[in-house]
Amino acid sequence: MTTKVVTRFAPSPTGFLHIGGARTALFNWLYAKANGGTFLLRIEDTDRARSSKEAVEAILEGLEWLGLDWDGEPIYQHTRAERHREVAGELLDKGLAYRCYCSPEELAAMRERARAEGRPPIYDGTWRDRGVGEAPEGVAPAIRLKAARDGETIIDDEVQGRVVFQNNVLDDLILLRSDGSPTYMLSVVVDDHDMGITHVVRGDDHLTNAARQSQLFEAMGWQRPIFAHVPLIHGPDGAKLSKRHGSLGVESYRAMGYLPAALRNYLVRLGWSHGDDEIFTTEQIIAWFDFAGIGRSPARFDFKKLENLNGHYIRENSDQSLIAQIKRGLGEFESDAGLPQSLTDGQWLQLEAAMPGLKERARTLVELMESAGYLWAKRPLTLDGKAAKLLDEAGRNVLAGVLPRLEAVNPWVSDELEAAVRGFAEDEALKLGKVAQPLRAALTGTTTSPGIFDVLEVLGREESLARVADQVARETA
RNA sequence: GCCCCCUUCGUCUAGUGGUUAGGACGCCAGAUUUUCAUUCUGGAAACAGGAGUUCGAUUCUCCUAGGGGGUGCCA
Repeated sequence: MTTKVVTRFAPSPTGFLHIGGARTALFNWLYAKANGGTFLLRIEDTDRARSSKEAVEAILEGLEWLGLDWDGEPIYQHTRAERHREVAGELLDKGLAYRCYCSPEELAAMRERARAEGRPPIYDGTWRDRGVGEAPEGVAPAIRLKAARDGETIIDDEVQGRVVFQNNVLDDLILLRSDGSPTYMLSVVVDDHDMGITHVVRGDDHLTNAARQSQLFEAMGWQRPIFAHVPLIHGPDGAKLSKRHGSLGVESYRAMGYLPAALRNYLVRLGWSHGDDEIFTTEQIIAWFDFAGIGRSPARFDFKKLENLNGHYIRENSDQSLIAQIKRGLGEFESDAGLPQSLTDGQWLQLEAAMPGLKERARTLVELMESAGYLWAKRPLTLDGKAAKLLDEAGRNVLAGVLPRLEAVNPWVSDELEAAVRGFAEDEALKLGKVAQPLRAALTGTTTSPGIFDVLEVLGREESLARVADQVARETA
């Protein structure tokens, strides 16, 4: 009985797509892909007050950017409220649910009492077996599931293993609020069933819910999906990931210059492993992903490792692909250096020409753009401290000496430029570095950059000579 | 309080009764080098603690400690 795999990602649109959600989505996507199944997207917006259109858009955009494409149209849970009420009604008719007239105050007192007596703080079933006749005047009831009080509910979880809950610690959960609106607990179960979800992959903060939902599935006589509760991602301090550390929206990672492929690789490796493998192509992840490889302990988010991985992916990417990704993100990149918001066609071409030297040195797209700053720096260049120090009188003398040699270079290409500069260094009995560093300072205003001959070539004859001349002229000024 | 889950280098992890406990990031040292990176070589670095079971436990069981999650008419 091999049924087709159907997974879903079901975020509630109360904020951006945070990194934990992204990983959950990734796992669902991977499992579906790995099994030739379907990956659905359901927006859990039953809490209308806390849901927003902006959040929905942020989530959709985040998934798209990460390359996690879903099948069909997203399903908005609030549009299915009628169906949810219908199921609650059915349960009521079958005697598997009942009306509860307790006030919030009574409920709070009930929990308080249980806690004080060391009992599980759950609803005590006050209205479980009372007739409608006893209902107080003018109080709208909530509808509760009549859950089993004895025995146990067992979840055979794909990652957590066999987890047993005693039914007496589980509530008679609320299906319909007193205003008639369906609760999350009812909605997920009905939707997962109606959508034909075969595998529910989500954070392990839902593990207890799985037991409750399991009872609901049972009450309706529906087959339960297979559960896989993956551990949450924690911050560097071991506590739950919050905005303080890494729990930013995925758009923040884009703004920091991370590549979707790198983030995917990092995220899948966080809590999941395939032997000693660290770097995977998307095809490999899909082929190798399984629940067995997911660990049961929470993992901490490590920016250092993400950066390293991202650097790897930047080096692996083609110049064209990097240009395309920079074009997409340029306006959103966050940098203290103040990156340009846009580039001219000519600058894009220069950037592409400089890309081989640039991508070797960057761990993020932002770093890459920061180090490309010399390309569009305006003459006369402002020198940073180290560069200024390098261009003391001695340094400027070297520049004055090498300038005529550069002027004589033709064609203006890296190899020819290197020959000219090396020739000058030899003639003057200088180590190459003694010439290259002042040149670098004059051409880029800094002491670090891609190979100096590449810099010269990319900058072009006119601009290069002018920048060097600027510094030489400073001597006499 | 009650329920559930977790615990191998700083971090992510491999390991499934017998290993010099492996890899990756980070860190340190060295090599290459026109700077910075890249690349390469080497190094330091871990089985939370205590009882069992066993000829033998990182691997199995129990307890303790620590961490996490849940405990809503939120999702």
